[in-house]
This record gives sequence, structure tokens and C-alpha cells, in this order.
Amino acid sequence: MIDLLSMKNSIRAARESEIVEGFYKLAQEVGLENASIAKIAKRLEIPPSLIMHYFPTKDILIQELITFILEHYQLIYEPILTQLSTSKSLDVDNLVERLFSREWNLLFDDGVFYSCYALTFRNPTIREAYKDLHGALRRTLDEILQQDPVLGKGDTERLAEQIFVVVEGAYYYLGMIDDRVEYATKLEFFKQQVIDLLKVVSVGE
Amino acid sequence: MIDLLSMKNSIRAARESEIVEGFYKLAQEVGLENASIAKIAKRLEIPPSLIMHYFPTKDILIQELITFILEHYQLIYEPILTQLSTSKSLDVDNLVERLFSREWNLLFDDGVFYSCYALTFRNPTIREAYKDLHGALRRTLDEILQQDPVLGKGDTERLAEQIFVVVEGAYYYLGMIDDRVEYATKLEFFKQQVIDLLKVVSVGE
DNA sequence: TTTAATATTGAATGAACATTCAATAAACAT
DNA sequence: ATGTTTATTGAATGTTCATTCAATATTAAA
Repeated sequence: MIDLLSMKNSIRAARESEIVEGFYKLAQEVGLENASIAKIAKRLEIPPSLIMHYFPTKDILIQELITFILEHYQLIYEPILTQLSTSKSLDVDNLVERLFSREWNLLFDDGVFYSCYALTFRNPTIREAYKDLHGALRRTLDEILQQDPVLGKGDTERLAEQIFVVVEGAYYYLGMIDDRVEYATKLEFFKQQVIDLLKVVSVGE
Repeated sequence: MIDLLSMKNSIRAARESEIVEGFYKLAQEVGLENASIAKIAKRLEIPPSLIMHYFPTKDILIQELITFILEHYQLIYEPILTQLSTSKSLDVDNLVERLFSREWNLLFDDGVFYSCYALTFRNPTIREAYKDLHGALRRTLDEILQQDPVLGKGDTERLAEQIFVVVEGAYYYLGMIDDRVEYATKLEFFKQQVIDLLKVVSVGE
């Protein structure tokens, strides 16, 4: 009665997480389109029927994968953004550095991410999930920009959007670069592009 | 002997095009991951084995689909860019208008495009095809910018890259917007963002 | 300790999958 | 007209797919 998260529930929660994570890792290796329930089961050394026990259909499992991925995505930005929102003054270079820190996040797979993004064009539920996430991130950045005495007077909502457009567009291009040196150079270019966005507004004031 | 593109070849070419286009349209409707050879065959009212006759494996067919898609992608930009490259002076507003004309191209499906982009992360051949295309487009825009007396003095290669980053990032965000009015408003914002990029450089000179 | 609920197993299902093959039809070259 | 190449057909292959089901094991509640 007291323990709502009883052992019974923790077994369920643990298995569900294990399955979704196994699904994600498998999708990383073979692609989302080739990640089957049988393959997940083999990887986790459980029968496929156990997966169906927790996720009655594959659609539901994919839905949970999307949630998992968007949580990861948020995990990259959220601490960066919330940390910045607590500091007194806005350090532009620091902000930009952190916005592009996705580079170092090995837990994030671009192939799986774009495969899931493609699903938004035919699945309304997934579409809403993606929209919600990006809306939330943009709002957080907006709040940070508002704290700056100069930037705060301008259209921070729009500026936040402009920044994320560059960040997303940058990662689209960076995804195609194999050479490490070229990658680093381009990354610096794109960081500067965001800095320019912030400075133009400052100069304009 | 004279006619290298004889009837024999035109039958083959016609069928191959028909199959790849059928594949593309099917992928638009059901998603790339659900587009099977049997479904393409049904749609074209031919036996599946005829598809295998022209495309021995599905991998080859997907490869041809990528080529088809990238040709479409190029079709959006190329006429815009080449037309601009022949005009004497650079009309900034016109350039930007044309860079964002993807909005009106009903032949282009974002869902399929991003699904294919996701394949670049595990397929080196597809990766190269995507890289080549974006490289070519960037070079063309670079040449256009070089013609401008003011912009031509600056780093046009880098500017071209910055512009495409905004364009790609913009379409990423626009892909999630359902409301037509909001879409139009955001589109104008992103166009302005590119115009700002061009003006900053001009001012800086 | 008995009962009820949940977790796990393994076998089986039919549908869809890419692919193969032999046979026929059409187009082409001579 | 004849022979050769190519286009097309339809049936069949074995594999993988998501999903179902009944049986068993484990855990929680009484």
C-alpha cells in the first residue's frame, strides 16, 4: 500500500527500459528500418514474446523509442540551457560553445535521429512529440536571451529560433563530413555564425 | 550501329524510370521503410520478377532511388542558381526568394528525403552521393556571389556555406509546422535571416 | 500457505519479404 | 525468314517478419 513503486513495478520498468535501449542500440548498428523485434530479443537474450508482453505492438515500441530519443536530445541541451539561465550575465562564447556540444555526445546517433524525424511526416503522434520538444528548447533559450540587458530588449523569441536554425542546419552539414580536421574547422565556422547573430542584434541596439 | 539509343535501349530506360518513379511515389505514401518490391510491382501492374530483371537487388534499386531524389533536389536549385549566375547584377531579394522556392515544389517529399539522408550514416556510396550534390550546389552559389562587386571581395565560399546552413535548418523547422499562416510567417523570417547574412558582409566592406 | 497476478518461456502462426527460375512473348539483327 | 537477344510472365523458394497462445515460473497479496 505504501510502496507504489513495488518490486512488481520495478521489474516492469527495468525490462521496458532494457528493451527500448536495446532497440535503440540495435537501430544504431543496423538502421531503424532493419531493427526487428526478433533481433532485439536475440540481443537481450529473451524470447520475442516477452517484448510483445510489454509492448503489444511494434508501433507502440517505436513510439517509446521516439520518447527515448527525444529525452536524449533534450539531455544534450537542457543542462546547458538551464545552467546558463541561472548565471547572472550572458557569456556569448560560452553559450555558443554549449549549443554545439552535441559533437561530444557519443550517446546520440544522427542516423537514428533523422530516421525518426522522417517518421514525423506520416505519424501525427510522433510529429507532435518532435514539435513539443523543439518548442520547449526554443522557449528555454528565449528565457536565457531575455536575461541579457541588451538582447532582452529585442525580439528574443525570434533570435532563439534563428540560432536553432543555424545549429540544426550546421549538424545536417556536419553529418556529411568524415575528415576530422575539416569537421573541426566547419564547426568553428558555424559557431561564429551564431556569434554573429548575437552581435548583430547588439550592434543594432 | 548509328542509333546507340535504339528501341531496345529505350524500352529498358523507360521501364527503369517507371520503376524508380513508382518506388519514389510509393515511398511518399507508405514511407521508405514500408516500400517493398511487391508493392511497387502491384502499383505498376507488373510481376515483381520484372523489377528484379532491371534491378538485380533491392540495394541497387535504393541506390537508383537516391540518384533520382538527388536529381530532383538539384532540379530545385540548379535552374535558380544558373539563372542567377547569368544575370549581370546580384538581386539579393530575388536570390533569397529563389533559394526558398522549395516550398512550391510539390514533387519533393521531405519524408523520403530525410529517410534517404539517414542512410548516409551507414552507406558510404549514398554518403558520397549526398556529399557530391551539396558540394556542387555550394560551388554554384559561390560563383554567383563572386560576381557581385562587393561580396566578391569577401569569403564567398564561406558565405555560400552559411546561407545553405540556414536554408537547410529552416526546412528542418518548417517541416514540423502544419499551420499555413505560421508556415508563411516563419518562412519570411528565415528569408530575412539569409538577407541579413548578405547585408552584414556588404556593410562590413 | 494458499491464491492471484505477473513474468517468462518456447512453439506456432500466417503474412510479407527479396529473390530465383523456367517458360513464353516480343523486338531486334542478319 | 531465321536466329538471337531482350522483355515479360507466373509460380515457387526459403527467410524473416510481427504477433498469438498455452504452459510454466516467479513474485506479491491474503
